[in-house]
Amino acid sequence: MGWALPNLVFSLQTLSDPMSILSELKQRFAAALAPLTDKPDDGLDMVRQSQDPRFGDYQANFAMSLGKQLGRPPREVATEVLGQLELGDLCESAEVAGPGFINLRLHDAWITSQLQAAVTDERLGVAEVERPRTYVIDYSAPNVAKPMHVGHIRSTVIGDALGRMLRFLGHRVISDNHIGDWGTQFGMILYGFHHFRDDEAYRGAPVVELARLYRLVRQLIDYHQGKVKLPKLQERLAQQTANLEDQRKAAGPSPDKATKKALRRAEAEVGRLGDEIDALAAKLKAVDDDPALARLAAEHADIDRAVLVETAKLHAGDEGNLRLWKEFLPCCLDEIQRLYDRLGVTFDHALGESFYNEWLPGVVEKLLARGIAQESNGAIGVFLPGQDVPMLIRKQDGAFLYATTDLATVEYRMKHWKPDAILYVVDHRQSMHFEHLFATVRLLGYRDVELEHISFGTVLGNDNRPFKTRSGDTVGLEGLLDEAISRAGQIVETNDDAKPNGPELSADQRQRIAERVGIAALKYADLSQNRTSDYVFSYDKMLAMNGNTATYMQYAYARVRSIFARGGVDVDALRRSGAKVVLNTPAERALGLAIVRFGEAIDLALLDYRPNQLTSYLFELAGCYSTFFEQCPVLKAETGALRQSRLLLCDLTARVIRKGLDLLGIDVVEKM
RNA sequence: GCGCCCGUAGCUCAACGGAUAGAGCAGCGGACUUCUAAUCCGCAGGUUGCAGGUUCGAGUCCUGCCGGGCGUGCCA
Repeated sequence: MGWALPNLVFSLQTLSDPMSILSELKQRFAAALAPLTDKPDDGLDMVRQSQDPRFGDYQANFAMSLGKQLGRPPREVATEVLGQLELGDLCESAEVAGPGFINLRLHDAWITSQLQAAVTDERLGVAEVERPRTYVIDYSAPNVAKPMHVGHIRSTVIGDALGRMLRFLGHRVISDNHIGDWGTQFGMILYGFHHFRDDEAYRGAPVVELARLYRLVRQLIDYHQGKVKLPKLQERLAQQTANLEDQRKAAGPSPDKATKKALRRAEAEVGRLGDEIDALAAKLKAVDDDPALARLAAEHADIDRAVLVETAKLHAGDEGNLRLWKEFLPCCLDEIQRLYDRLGVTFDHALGESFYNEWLPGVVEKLLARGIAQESNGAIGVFLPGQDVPMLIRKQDGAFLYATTDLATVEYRMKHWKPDAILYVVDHRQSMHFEHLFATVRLLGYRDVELEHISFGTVLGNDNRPFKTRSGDTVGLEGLLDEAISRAGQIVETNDDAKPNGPELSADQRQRIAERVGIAALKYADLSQNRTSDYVFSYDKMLAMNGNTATYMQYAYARVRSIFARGGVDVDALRRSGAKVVLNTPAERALGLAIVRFGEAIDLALLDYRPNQLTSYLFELAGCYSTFFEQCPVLKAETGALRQSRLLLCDLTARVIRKGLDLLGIDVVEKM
């Protein structure tokens, strides 16, 4: 991959919080490391939270590699560095252990001072970055022609969370919804509208009718393409089956390893072809068996080409199609907006594909003039070294492609927003596209912008296949939200009914809570997963009361808040009271330390743009709180001072959970 | 064929090249006259797909293999 220009790498320093324990420690280690090495940053990266409490709260692991470099025993290096450090105010112990690890245990007094500062700090002790950057985040990007489905959740939710976190740290964030409002799918709707529309249905519910038209046209296109494809597949199956027989005969009774492998491959191929043929045949049969559909299919034999013509007419400025497009678009956008409202997701801009239409010819000309793109078989593409396929930017018929739009979009963003980074939250199947796109952007001369494909995996059903309904359709987002909320409602009801002193919530309250719990479950399930892996969609799991779920987090929050309600505590007065935090027990200390690490969790989540780092932190915090809650009476604490201290810990816990969930785009509830 | 990603406990998943690989579910055993038991505490569960290599140190990096997913010239 010698051709690809490397993305710029930004160190944690740019994101880190000057008030955090970690950066405080790093600062001090930096001074001690400077005389020993010309690359102290490498060593500072090795200062981190301890994974095991037996090794203290933080540890520094640089002595082994540094010792190697210097040709000295690592333990000796570690001891020397420690000798030059002033840590007395921060740590109660600093020990060299094992091959040369430095284990640090913080002073309780240091933790309490941080907690004390957080009590009256809006930002809970998390400082803004010293050098804010400008981020453009491109996420969600639904296609207006088709209903949003489960696949859009991940992009929407992850992009929104990243934006919230970056903003909280003081960065300038421009969120932009690159809506698909200009592509071939619109040609399908136009074609459907011309030929199949039901005027009454359209007047009553335009979006529903347009969605029906899209599905119908799609079905007819698939039918005709399938008719052509099926015999080819069958032919290939026959050929492969024959090949397999030959291979079996040739292999004899005891084939060697390579032959066995080839046989397995061939068997798998035959199996796959068979499945594909069955699926396709079923699809064709569905049309053939339906007289109305079959008639439509027969009458519109040329539909796939005709759809492209409609699209081309639209792009060429055809008055009728353009008028319809302008008529359709607002209802489609309203429909999408309804979902964003329910999800609580917003954008600064929604500059769709159509917005860039006027600049597309210019992009192609520029790339041609600079010798970056070339003509080939009547199309125009960027041929990158080491890449098998070009990135096409203009088709034989003169139409532009999404690569063209994406290039125009980069130019627009660079010109108007001058970002330091552009993040594309798009599923992993488009990784090659982004490789091509980014390489081309570099060739265009944009060198200083960080370009990231924040890719994510597929949402799967219980069968480990992409999440579909039983009939094989994609699952609509709307129905997904409804189902999650309805299930959340049942859980809220059961729980409320089971309360020791009887139910506390009105039907209205239950409904509102169910909405928050349901949406939260859906979002959190996605965010708590490492974004790069596929994930299995399950209502039961996302709404589970135990484990790393939004439900558990919201419950933890509600439980904290209920203490204040039950105790009749005035939280504002408590915060202003100047009451002291004391960490008497291990449970209190662990909770206090967890609270103080909030900022570090955000840094970690942004380092690789992985929100699951923040959910993990919150889950850990909630765990610390639960332990504290079991072991440490708050309202009935032995002394007034202890009660105040514990109430402060409760308040801080609640605030961190609320803020942390807020950074993920998730709401809390005061009661559950 | 080529390219990208993945393979960790029975299941779903964590783990910023660092110490004895962690959670949750499921299983087993405990804890509600006590601030929400939607909870907590404990037990058990692993040759991190296989084989090499680099490194003081590898689930993590490199090579090969096995298994899976996705992509692969005019959809987005």
